Amino acid sequence: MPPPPSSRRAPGRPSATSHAAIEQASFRLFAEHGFDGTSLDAIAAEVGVGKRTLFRYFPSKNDIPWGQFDRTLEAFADLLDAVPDDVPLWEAVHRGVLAFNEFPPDADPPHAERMRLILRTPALQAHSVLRYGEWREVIADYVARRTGGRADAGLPLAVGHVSLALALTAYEQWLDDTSCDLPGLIDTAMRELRSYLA
Amino acid sequence: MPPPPSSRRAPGRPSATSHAAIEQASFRLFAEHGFDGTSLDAIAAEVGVGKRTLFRYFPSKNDIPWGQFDRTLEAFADLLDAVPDDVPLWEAVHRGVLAFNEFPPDADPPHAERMRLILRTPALQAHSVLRYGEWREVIADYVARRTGGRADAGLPLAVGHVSLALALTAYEQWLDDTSCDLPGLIDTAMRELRSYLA
DNA sequence: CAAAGTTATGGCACCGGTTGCCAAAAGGAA
DNA sequence: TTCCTTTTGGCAACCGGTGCCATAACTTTG
Repeated sequence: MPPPPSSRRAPGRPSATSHAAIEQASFRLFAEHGFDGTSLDAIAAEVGVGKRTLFRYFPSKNDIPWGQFDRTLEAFADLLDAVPDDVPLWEAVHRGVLAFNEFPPDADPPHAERMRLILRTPALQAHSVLRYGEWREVIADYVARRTGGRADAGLPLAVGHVSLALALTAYEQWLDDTSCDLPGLIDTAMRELRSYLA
Repeated sequence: MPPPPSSRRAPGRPSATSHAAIEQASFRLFAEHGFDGTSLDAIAAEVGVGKRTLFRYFPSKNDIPWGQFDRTLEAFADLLDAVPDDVPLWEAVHRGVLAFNEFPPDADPPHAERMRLILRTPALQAHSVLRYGEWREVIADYVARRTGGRADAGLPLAVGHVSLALALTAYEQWLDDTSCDLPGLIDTAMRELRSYLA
């Protein structure tokens, strides 16, 4: 019986490491010395690889804590598409955002640690906007599709921004007490916003 | 008649430049070579000063386009305080944000050029979140004062985030056509949000 | 088994932003 | 003139990031 095609090794020199290995080694060092206190040389040494090689796995040091965010975004788009079309627009978006933030409690590195790092390290806070921009785009595309307009029109842009605003509000509170229910906090923020504007 | 005390020269070596001079020289170079294409050495040369000295006026290259943002924030707080207390909270914040974005059309460097640089240069987009954070804090403090709660409670955080969201939405549209009325765009975004959530 | 082809590694030099350190410049005051 | 105060600016060093290229480590082919 021949081995399945996926088990045939690719030609060429085999990889010396992986995204996951770099991520885990990095989080170990970040926990010990902080993000700024951890140099790329230190990470490279911990992984047992040349510094030059790190840049073939992550485009920058700032991207390491984000892991494989592009794949996460695809899942988000699917969650939005799964909401029935007869749900009012604002509620559909809201449901999608809630679902996106229900994650398995066994992520590695743990979700709370990762988000604390990202949201409380100035250099990473700054870098995040680029990622947030992609996230907002997913929402803007969805809103544009539902309203039949363009994704760069006022409403899609605004909904993307406001949805992000609510999520960030909830995350800030959640980091103060990670035993809270994150989707619950988002839901509360949405309720508060609606009564604030009423 | 003695000269007013403010005109007496301070002791010590006089300054070789100023925030304004650095800002203007920088914008000249940014316009010509772009932000990333302008090195600090080039700016220092244009100003006629040592590179080391630039860091005594601005904490980083990214801060140059922002100018004196701390003073701007004080003005923003005053604008919010000037709104009568009997105006509903959401409308008070909204009026404050609108007033903040009515600026004289003769700013130097021009407001549109500055904002285009900040909002369309990735490195500056990223850096901006730190400034936005201070801006949101002004709003959160105001909301907390009006509601008699803490600034890190849900509503103040959410209002800060959402106000920023609307402003950024408007700026994105304004940059596409700077002949538009910026406060008008913010107002429209607010109206759209209210009908979206209704 | 040897040669050829493929792919990843990692060392090196280099750039640009940033910081600490310190000597020197440039003014006022005694 | 001397002292005090403040700013300047040069220098070395660190760190993140990039281009270049030789080489290691495999697979495939002959």
